[in-house]
Amino acid sequence: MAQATGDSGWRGSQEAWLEAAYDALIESGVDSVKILPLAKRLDLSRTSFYWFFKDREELLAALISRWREKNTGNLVKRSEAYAETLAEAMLNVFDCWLDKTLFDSQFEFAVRSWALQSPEILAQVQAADQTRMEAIGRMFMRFGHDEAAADVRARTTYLVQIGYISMQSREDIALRMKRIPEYIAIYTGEAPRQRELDRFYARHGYRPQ
Amino acid sequence: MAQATGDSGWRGSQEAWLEAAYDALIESGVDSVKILPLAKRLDLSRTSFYWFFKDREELLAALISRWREKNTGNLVKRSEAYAETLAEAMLNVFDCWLDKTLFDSQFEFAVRSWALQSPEILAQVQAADQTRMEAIGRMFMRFGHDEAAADVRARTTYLVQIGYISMQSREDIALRMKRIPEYIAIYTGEAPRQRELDRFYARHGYRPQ
DNA sequence: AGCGGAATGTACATATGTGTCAAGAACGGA
DNA sequence: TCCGTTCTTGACACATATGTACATTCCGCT
Repeated sequence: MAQATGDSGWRGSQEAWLEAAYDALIESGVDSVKILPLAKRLDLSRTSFYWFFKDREELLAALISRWREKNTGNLVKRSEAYAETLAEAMLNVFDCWLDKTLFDSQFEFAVRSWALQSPEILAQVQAADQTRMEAIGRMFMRFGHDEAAADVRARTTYLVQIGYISMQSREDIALRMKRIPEYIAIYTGEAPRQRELDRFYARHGYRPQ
Repeated sequence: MAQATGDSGWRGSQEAWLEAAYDALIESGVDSVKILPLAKRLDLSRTSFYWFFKDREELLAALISRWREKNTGNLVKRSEAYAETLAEAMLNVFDCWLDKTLFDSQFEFAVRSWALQSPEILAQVQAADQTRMEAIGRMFMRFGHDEAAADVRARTTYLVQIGYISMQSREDIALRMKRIPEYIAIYTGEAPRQRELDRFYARHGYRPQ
């Protein structure tokens, strides 16, 4: 009756397989999420997999549902967080781009690549894009932009990030932080105040010099 | 002595295999670029492939070199084209986003996805990103922006487009055209003049109402 | 200690992919 | 027409993947 908890005892578990699948996915894409290699990594027999999952499809479904639950939810929440000014609101959204617990970029990229070979995944990605951009658009409208302007500004904000993810670059936090004020100015049309930036830097443990 | 020209005669050719590989790549990603399926599509024997290419690797190399030659070259050229104002220069770059002969978005996305599972491809994609962003950055500097501002504005311009590609959306030209003036305003900080827009619309056979 | 369900492993059947080789067909010029 | 070059193919050898059936081991509990 050990259930699916992290108890000791058996070597395998649904989570272990799922975790291995996640690792393979973000490292080399869906096509590398194969049972035989995962089994080797887990040092388990390949067929043991079938005790936890009906088949490979079920594993992939678990993977995609993990993605759906994580990335979209947090982004929508950050775009709705309290802010005095638009620049501050924008900085709230930027939390996602710097905090792996809020938004998993590698996961995001892997899922988008997956969409190329699966119409079902593509549909899910497109639904996520719409939900996210609409949430950011509402943020711009709260601060006085009309619908058309809010739409394009939301797209800009969101698409720059998706584009950034798609570059798969591994820049350090200091370099990325230096660009933040300029980005805020471009996206919102207004420069962030120093105390807004300071609050943002503090949240991310960054000390500018 | 027919060489590799488009002569009649034999059914297969290096181009035919490459074209089929290209189709497979943009439709479903690198992992679907497999000799057996391509052979079926071409209605040729699988092994006939090996007359034109040493192995699958050589085919993939041909594919990537095709991408390199097309997408980066045109983008750099458009960013260097003559313009009176920054807004006009920006519209020159936008030509790429609307004209398939200048920039192949599907190809671009497929190659970026491919980069997830191949360090060599990743290196090539990152080199292309840098070349392209630097070219756009120089454009901003020609119109008076300092290096830091030019860098972030170039990133914004370029990354929005890469992000857009990564959404794999199939919006019609009219909808995309409607957003253009707003994008120009955000990226450059200045609104495009009517006659600049008109020239741009005319280039792309678009008639606003 | 030993029972029973949870987890693992072995053997088998099958599918899909790569690449080599040598036999042969198709084409074009002398 | 016949001859060499260009292209095409089927047979073979091999690798890697999926999924099923059944036997076996492991663990916790009584």
